[in-house]
Amino acid sequence: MRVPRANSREKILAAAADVAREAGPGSLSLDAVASRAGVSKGGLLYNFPTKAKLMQGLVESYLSDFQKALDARAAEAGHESVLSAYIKLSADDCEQPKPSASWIFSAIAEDPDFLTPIKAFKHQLFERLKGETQDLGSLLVCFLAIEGMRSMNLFDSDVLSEDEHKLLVSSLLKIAG
Amino acid sequence: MRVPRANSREKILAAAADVAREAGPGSLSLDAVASRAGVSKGGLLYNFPTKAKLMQGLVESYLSDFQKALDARAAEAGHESVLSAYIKLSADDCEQPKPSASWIFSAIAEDPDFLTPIKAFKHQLFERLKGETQDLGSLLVCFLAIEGMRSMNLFDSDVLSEDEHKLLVSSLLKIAG
DNA sequence: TTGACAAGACCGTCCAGCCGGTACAGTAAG
DNA sequence: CTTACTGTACCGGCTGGACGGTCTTGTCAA
Repeated sequence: MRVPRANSREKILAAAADVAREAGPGSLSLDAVASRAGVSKGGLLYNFPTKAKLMQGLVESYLSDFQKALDARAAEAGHESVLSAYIKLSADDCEQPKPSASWIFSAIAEDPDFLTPIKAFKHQLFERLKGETQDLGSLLVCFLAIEGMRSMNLFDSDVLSEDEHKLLVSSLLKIAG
Repeated sequence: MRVPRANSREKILAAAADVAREAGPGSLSLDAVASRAGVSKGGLLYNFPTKAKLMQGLVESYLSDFQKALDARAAEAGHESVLSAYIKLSADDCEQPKPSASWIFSAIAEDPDFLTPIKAFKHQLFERLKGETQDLGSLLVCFLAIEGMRSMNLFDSDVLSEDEHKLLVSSLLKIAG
């Protein structure tokens, strides 16, 4: 029975992220992803001929989503700078108690080189931020603090209370100017 | 052939960290660790009856080393606060280009619960820092920025130049007061 | 001699990737 | 319209290899 067909690719990507988040990054097997996506293993391998390709797909869609979200925020009224847009976006991202990107650990285990595009992306973002700021010290502090926020969220080790989180964000926005 | 004596436990722990760093966290197998440590698989399993125990040993020795290093720094002259000791210690740790703790990724893949002691440790450290500061906002920014520094080092994605790194540290120390 | 410690062959499990099918859509000749 | 052919999307059993953990057999120090 052939269901008309939704875009299997995106369903698979979402399923992979779900599995990594819920069953742990070590349990991200092709079988688990396929069954979660409502697709057979053969179907999965049809879309992503190899596990590495699946990981790559995860990285790419993550990065492009992030780029889009950041641009959207930056275009909104009320942002004096890309930096403050970045701060607010990250603050919102980290409010979800669930890591949402723990598949990254699976990718690293598969091959650390999957980080390369992410590194490049961060570098580019940092350069962009440097271009619009006059106080490099403040930028560094903000940029790294955001990195810390994201890292804590990723490792699911939120030490901060909700109030502390808010205070942190407002402090960062003040530093960002 | 039995080599006279040497604390196999520590050799094994070091070997595991080396393997994870050099071959990638996904390649941390018992066989690899044993051969790297110059020990047979049986010998490895004698010291750590299970892979999980090995990971646990890694976490524990990491944490106790860190605790010792922090206490030593805090006891040194020239530190007004534990926070500044923590900043300087982390800055030094992150100057090594090599992650040194990528075994953490293997541990997470094995079982995310291995993070629990680390979370607890961080929470405790944070409470300790809160006890000696009067400006919570500044503490939050510093604490998270250090977290970001460590995270970048761990992911081997150092976006910062050496000068920027130094500027960051001095900015943090200034904020810490 | 005895027991702490180590060696490495071996076993069961798990998983990525492969392969031989199946269902269906489009096209086009008869 | 129908039959035959082609390409696309998907299915699921299989297998070979890797890995964690066990077991038997040493080996040295006391």
